[in-house]
Amino acid sequence: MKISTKGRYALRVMVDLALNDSGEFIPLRNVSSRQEITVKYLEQIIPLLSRAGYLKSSRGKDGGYRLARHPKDYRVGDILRKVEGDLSPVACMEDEPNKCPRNSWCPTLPMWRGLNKVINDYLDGITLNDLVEQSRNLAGQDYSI
Amino acid sequence: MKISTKGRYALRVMVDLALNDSGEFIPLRNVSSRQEITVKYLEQIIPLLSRAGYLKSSRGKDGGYRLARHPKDYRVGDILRKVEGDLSPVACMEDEPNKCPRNSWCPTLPMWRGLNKVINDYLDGITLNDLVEQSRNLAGQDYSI
DNA sequence: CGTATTCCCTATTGAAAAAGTAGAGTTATC
DNA sequence: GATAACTCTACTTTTTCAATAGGGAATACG
Repeated sequence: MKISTKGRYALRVMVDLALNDSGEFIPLRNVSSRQEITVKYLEQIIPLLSRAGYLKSSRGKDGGYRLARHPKDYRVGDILRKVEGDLSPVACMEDEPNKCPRNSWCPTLPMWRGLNKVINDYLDGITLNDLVEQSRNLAGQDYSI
Repeated sequence: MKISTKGRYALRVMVDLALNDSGEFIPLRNVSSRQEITVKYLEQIIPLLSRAGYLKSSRGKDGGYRLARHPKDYRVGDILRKVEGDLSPVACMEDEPNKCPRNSWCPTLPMWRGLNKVINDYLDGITLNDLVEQSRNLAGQDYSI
């Protein structure tokens, strides 16, 4: 019952790119050192977001990544689904329509559907911008000590 | 991001024991054939619920398991936590207090806390009896076709 | 040009967790 | 004492996760 490092790292990267957005491309090397995640592992995660159109990328010198939209136009749920696959909490709900032979009379299925909904609704109700502001507020608290 | 078979099976077993409750002990063999889960695997899952006081057990002939309380006095969340361990959606929230070196300034931690809460609140808001009634309603629907 | 820098793609490895099996032991009943 | 059941622990197999590795392709710049 866990979101993997891919999902967690993807969000951290998106926040990092938002906080450090100057309009220029930001090389993975920089994200890597700030977030303490190897470039090699990031190279496996970030293209998933890039292919989805969530990031703009540029190769070669002065290349790197930047956000394709304003942070408020990303839902956390969307980002996670791109790197994690679906967010359903049970294997028996991955397929639509449901393939479980018990599905028509399973006493627990409606409950799983409900859980799936509260999870997805919650994550779709938070934007990348919410996380960025959270981050700015935390930084502010440190300064004001 | 998945509840394992242990959690899913545990709930099915609890519903099974509720539906077939006659006051007698029900041997695993019977649960096994109805639920199509091997006795050997059930022998690994059910004792977790038995030790927690959720089930009464008896050995020997005419032995087996039965519910220790009324179905409305079990919360789905409690049953799942007994067999799954904690239900937190990210590894960085398993320990209380939080052990992550970034926890004081992590921009995503509050969001994970919120997700943890909606998941646990949802599952603690459903009782075993809700699942049992669900099951009876589904059976009723079949009859009324 | 050509070289350095950067993203891009796929394969492989190692570790951990999940899923299930096996077998010996204990208790209760008849 | 034989049988039916739970109990406990160890083991095996499969799958997933996490990370590493290495070569390839594009871009800027001198």
